[in-house]
Amino acid sequence: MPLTIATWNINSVRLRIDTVARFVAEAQPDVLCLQETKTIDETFPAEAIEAMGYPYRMIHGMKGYNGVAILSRVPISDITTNSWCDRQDCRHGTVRLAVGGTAVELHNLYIPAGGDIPDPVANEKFAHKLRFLDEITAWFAEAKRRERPMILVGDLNIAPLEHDVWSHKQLLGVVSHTPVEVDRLAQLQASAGFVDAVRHFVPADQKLYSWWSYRAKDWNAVDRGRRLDHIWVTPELVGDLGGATIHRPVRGWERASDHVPVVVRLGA
DNA sequence: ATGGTGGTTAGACCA
Repeated sequence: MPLTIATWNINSVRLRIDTVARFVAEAQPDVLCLQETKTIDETFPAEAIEAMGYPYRMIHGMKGYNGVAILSRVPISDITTNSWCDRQDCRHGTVRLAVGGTAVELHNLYIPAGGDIPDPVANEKFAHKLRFLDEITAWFAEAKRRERPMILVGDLNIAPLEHDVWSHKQLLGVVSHTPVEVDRLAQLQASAGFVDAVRHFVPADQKLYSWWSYRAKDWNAVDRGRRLDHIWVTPELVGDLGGATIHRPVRGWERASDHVPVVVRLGA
């Protein structure tokens, strides 16, 4: 029986709880993974999300910044969180759930954005982004991590392919699409043989975005987007992939997040 | 080359 998993950088779950409800009513994902929840766990709107039909949850937040959550209609277990680069900054939460009877580890990640200057010497935020990628890549590469199938979702803050950005040439020097980041992301992907579940369905020569800046006058007309939000699966799950959708119209909703939900269906 | 918008939270900081 099919399972749909959504990932969405919500940019404040408290401010946009009604937007979450609207998306849930429309897309009915079984599992909803959020980033940038921007709240401590005590003030996470858990009751509202339960009322939407999500009784199971992993929440891992802090005051004002970052924060990840996994909200599920299906039971989850083995809830864990990880911190990287010696910071308790709430960017990684993991749960176990069943996909077609098989136990799968689901990782929800919010990778650091990296600041404006793509130079780790001049810009500590960019150095942090690269270090974060190196640490999680080494961790995912450990053999014991690869004993069971995995799904990795989140705002990875990197658009890896030429057509994951509106202009490859103009963004080669812009944080999120620089060769050094793209190379690091490829290493992370290779660490456990992850397959890009969205590009599995959309050819690499088609433009595909999940984020549009707030600063554009008319995001839809200008369409200078980037694909920063991803869903990856390990090879055992590739045969179960049933479809992928990037919910672009959500960007046009009232008081939208700058990211839209990305959804993958697993199972017939 | 610059500044453009938004969220958190009360002056910056982050995206």
